[in-house]
Amino acid sequence: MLTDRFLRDRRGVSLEAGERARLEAAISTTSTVEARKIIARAGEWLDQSTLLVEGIMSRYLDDRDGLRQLVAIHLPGDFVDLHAYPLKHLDHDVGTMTPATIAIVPHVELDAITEEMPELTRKLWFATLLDAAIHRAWLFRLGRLDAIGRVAHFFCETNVRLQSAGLSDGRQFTLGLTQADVAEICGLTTVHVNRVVRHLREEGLCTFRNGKVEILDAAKLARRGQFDPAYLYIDDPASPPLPDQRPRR
Amino acid sequence: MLTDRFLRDRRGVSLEAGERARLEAAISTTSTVEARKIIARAGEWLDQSTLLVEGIMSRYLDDRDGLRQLVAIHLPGDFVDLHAYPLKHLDHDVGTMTPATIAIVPHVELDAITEEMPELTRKLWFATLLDAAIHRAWLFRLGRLDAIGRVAHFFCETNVRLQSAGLSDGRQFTLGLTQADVAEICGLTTVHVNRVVRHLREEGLCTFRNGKVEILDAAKLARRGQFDPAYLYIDDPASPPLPDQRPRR
DNA sequence: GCATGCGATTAACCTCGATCATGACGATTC
DNA sequence: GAATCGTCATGATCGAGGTTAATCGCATGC
Repeated sequence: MLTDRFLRDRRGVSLEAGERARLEAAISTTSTVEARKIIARAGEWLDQSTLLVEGIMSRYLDDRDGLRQLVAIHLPGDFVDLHAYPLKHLDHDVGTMTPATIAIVPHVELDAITEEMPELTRKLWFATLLDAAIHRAWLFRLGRLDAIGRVAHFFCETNVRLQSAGLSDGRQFTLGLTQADVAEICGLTTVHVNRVVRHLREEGLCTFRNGKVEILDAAKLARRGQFDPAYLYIDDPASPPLPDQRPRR
Repeated sequence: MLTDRFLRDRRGVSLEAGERARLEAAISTTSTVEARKIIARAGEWLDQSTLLVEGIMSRYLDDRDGLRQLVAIHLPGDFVDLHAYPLKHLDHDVGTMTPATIAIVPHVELDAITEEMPELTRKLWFATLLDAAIHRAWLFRLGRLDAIGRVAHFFCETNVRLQSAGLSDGRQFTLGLTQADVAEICGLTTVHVNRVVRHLREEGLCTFRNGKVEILDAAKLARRGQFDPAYLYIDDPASPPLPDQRPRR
């Protein structure tokens, strides 16, 4: 199904069969989009949202000089601009990085879901908050890590996310991004990303060639990027147990 | 009312009287908290959320060395950790910056609201997505602006937000933050924040003394920080004295 | 009176990453 | 075949901002 990867293995909010069917029924059309195409522009009124089925998409802000800051990259299974449902206008552009397959969900369908299925509504809400949690990790990355740490953190994050989508074996994955894309994600120049990639390769942490990442030493890479996957809310029995179940104060 | 400032003057989602009353009724307790106190820790299970009535709060991530990256600051009227309702565990700490008055909303009350009032639910959802939009502006700030631009952008944003809460006249406001706090927000050192503040003062853009910001030239300040308030989704674009109101893209 | 402590300020030094430039390589298009 | 373009690679130079440390102003407390 088109929604198979949506909220897969997320802590406590994976969809019931009926919920998944309802969401699947909410899809109006499916289409393929070529690479580097804009799907929605900042400020535009939206009455539908986009579920990414295949390919890589991104959300970004442009500065005055046309330089671009990516604020999110999206992998198959992501509900790319579900937040447009409550917001109606976006504060950023949305576009494809690679050729992509997308499924369209009209907001009238989401109206119906929010009227009839509060539990599913909460799960959709959760999905948008997961994106916000990733925003926060990106803030940490830009605010507190140096160039090498930023790229290391990004590769770790993407590896875990792709793995939970069944698109990485944990050791290598194809991303289809260029060094310039990584620069726009990590707030660096392409020239410096190139040097960072070389450094990571020479230190035996990972390689990045032709849009393909190979992780050579996952532990070291995670340490270098101060990466802790808790913010991804993935349902992994191996992940560290959550502390302290009592209410605050 | 305690909820008076919540979603005030936000585009298309301000609360109806009945909705506000329902939210007000959902508050279980109110309390005051001293400055620099932690309200919720990362990873902790939460069954209630916090509405900020008075004072300044923040959300932040710590790095390995104890350095801190703020990911949000919250002003009166903000539903600080409403996202804990769907998420249940937070990926960051929540604390007060100044002495604060908070109202507690148990999640069981939010369960009832989501069952009975889909429209209000959508507005609560909107509120959490507004925080995400601010996260994105912060990503832009850290990724694409230099030190001076970051501080300028932060002051502009805070001015507009405080103004919509009725706590700034658009020219000056009291924030209660130190230069070290601004450093943790902008991904800089306190030493460099000090240099930036001096620069902004000498250029006649704004001053920052004893936690009080005075805006001397709003237009220049906004330009320097590439600040465009669209992402705050405020209802009346005319009221904040915002320069450089170029139509969005 | 003095001690203590926090925040703001400033100076000296140094490093990380930006900037500018150039070239190699492969994939197109003509 | 030549020409063009996108991506990757690498060197040289420079400046923004980090690091360290000392000083000052102003509270508060004894």
